[in-house]
Amino acid sequence: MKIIFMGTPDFAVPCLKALAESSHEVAAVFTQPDKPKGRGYKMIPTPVKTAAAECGFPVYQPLSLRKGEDAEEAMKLLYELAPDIIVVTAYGQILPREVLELPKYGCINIHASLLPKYRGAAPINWVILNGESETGVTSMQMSEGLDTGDMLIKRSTVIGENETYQELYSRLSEMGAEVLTETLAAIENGSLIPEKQDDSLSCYSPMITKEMSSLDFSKTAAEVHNTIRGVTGFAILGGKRLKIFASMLTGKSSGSAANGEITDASSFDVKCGDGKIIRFLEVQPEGKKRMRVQDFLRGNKLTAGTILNQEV
RNA sequence: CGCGGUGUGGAGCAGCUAGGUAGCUCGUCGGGCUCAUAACCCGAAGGUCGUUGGUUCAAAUCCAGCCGCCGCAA
Repeated sequence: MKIIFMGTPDFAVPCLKALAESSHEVAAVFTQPDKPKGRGYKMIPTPVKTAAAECGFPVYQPLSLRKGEDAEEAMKLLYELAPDIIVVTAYGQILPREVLELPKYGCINIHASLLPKYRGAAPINWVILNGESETGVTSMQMSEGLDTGDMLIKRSTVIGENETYQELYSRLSEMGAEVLTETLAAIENGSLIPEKQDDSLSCYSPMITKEMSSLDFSKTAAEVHNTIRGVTGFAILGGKRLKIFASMLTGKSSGSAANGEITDASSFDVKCGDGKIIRFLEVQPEGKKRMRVQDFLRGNKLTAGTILNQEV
């Protein structure tokens, strides 16, 4: 089939690579425009753009598909290319009805959740924040609503107790590529049975904000743990930010310690709101690299009784 | 020119403000102890102090440039 691919972040790259290795023809790749990012506002190409360039696919980066000159040009191009299908994975733009209806097989989307749950922008973060034990990838026939299209193929996976969103993100992006391959094959041989989503079971996963990763030790240890896993937590120690990348629940508790108090300086255990103690496993001080707590403790002596998030 | 931190044996850090012997907690290697151990004891190897230049009798330390890594912000 003649395919146009639309995607932007790392998550979409395995899908694009799967297409590159398939027998399908990738006629064009759409991705979001480069934006000044990083220190010094350097222009950083999107991961999909980089991958597409490696594969030799033509790349287009319209500001919008809905309005403006870019949208008009993009529409013209889409008509000229006349794709059989458009594959969308984390593109970051809403496609107008005209685009959805343009290809013979319409547009399909790879979404990183078990629909109808966790529609929206940040499903991977939210399943972990909510402490779900299972998630997956769903392919769907796109419709005008946000992730409301009929489901095509669904695959689930178990979330590890200490699994972080980066780990899950990487697993699901690979799984997404497999689901995409299967979906395309099924479309070609007409074996798909689209399944409507039950809206009453749906829920949304809104975008993640920075404040969400600030750790609140008045919450339960499980909630703190889920925050660390889901959005990477940070706490204030000695007036500086300390990112927390990984943690585990110890199952122990402490009656006397304050919320956020370090109860064991030799392993960086911290007491939470329900009295339970969480253990940090991987941290990153400001200006330093990410490191295991064992390494951090060798050069940074902690004192039991220190309370996190307290301004000194 | 967005703000800021940082670069010291394999890891994490101290030393720099007041230039003058390379230090700490570990790891590694060898040996010892032990029924045994990630425990304990003894010993050893391992560093052009990111790089280039400057100041100086003398620079990890002071000055300037360059490179690398990272936090914030977008």
